[in-house]
Amino acid sequence: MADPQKRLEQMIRRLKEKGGRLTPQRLAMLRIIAESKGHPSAEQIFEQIKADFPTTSLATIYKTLSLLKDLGEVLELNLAGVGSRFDGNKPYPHPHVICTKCGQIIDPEFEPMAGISREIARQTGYKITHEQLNFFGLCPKCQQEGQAPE
Amino acid sequence: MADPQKRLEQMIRRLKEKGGRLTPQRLAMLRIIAESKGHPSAEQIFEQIKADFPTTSLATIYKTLSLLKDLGEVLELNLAGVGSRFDGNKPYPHPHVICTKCGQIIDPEFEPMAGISREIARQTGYKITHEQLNFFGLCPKCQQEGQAPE
DNA sequence: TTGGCTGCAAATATTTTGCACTGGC
DNA sequence: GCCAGTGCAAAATATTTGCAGCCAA
Repeated sequence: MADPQKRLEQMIRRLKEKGGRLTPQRLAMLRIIAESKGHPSAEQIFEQIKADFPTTSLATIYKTLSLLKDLGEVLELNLAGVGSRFDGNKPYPHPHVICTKCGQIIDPEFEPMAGISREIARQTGYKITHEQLNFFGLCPKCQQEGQAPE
Repeated sequence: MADPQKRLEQMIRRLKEKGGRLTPQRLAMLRIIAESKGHPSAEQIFEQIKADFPTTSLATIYKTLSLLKDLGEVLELNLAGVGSRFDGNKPYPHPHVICTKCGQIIDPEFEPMAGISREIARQTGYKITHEQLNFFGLCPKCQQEGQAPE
């Protein structure tokens, strides 16, 4: 888990490096992303921003997310059905475990990814740039609810 | 690689088992899916169907794909950017290698998936139902083109 | 015969784009 | 002051839904 304050500073640094401007909206957005423990959607970030900047538009959220993606400061997860989610804590590919009932997403421990990618690259001749490893299922809570209905 | 003829028969059997009807459009669609070596999109299936049934609508394609998904006879791949692709040859989760330039998708050899899922389930407490393992990068052909521009 | 299937159009959902105005640097 | 960023609306995508007529079983 990255330190939110450090992540925020890192993102601001990268933004300025690239000649980007730090508007109040962006600062609020970077804070939200740096502090988010989960994997928020554009819509969720939008809702949070509106608390401070009620006139903010979703388009701005998308534009800034796209910029941060290009800077390598957020990771976009394309999940079936639920649209895109964004991870500002670990902006590099890593596995995810997704509950198909409640939508909860957690990061499991799993190291061997790099080695596997190398093996796949060797086998296929592809030059692998990034990978995606998702596990879908029921989280412990949703399993219980399934067994003991109301 | 499954035998297209056998896959077709299997799909028809499952369809009838569930009380579904085998319309000419569906038969054509099942053929295309059973014979497809690649991972066609709904749009691509649509284009092929139109050769035999020019009045077919995309909605029908989507409805039938959804049905086949429920029957477990096709696998839907949710790929970033390119929309959904469908695999009728191996309708169970397996890894994919995707070229981010030309869109080519291939199936690499990779066995340990089941074991990894079990380990993740143990570690997280989730009940894993299916997984997704995608590698993105440049296929050999696109790598060459990148090195020697026109 | 009849209810599932088809095809058309309209509705949804999500993300992107165009553009005039604004404000960070 | 310049130009990147913002916000609004419209456009572009991708997929789903409603429904009247049709046809496979």
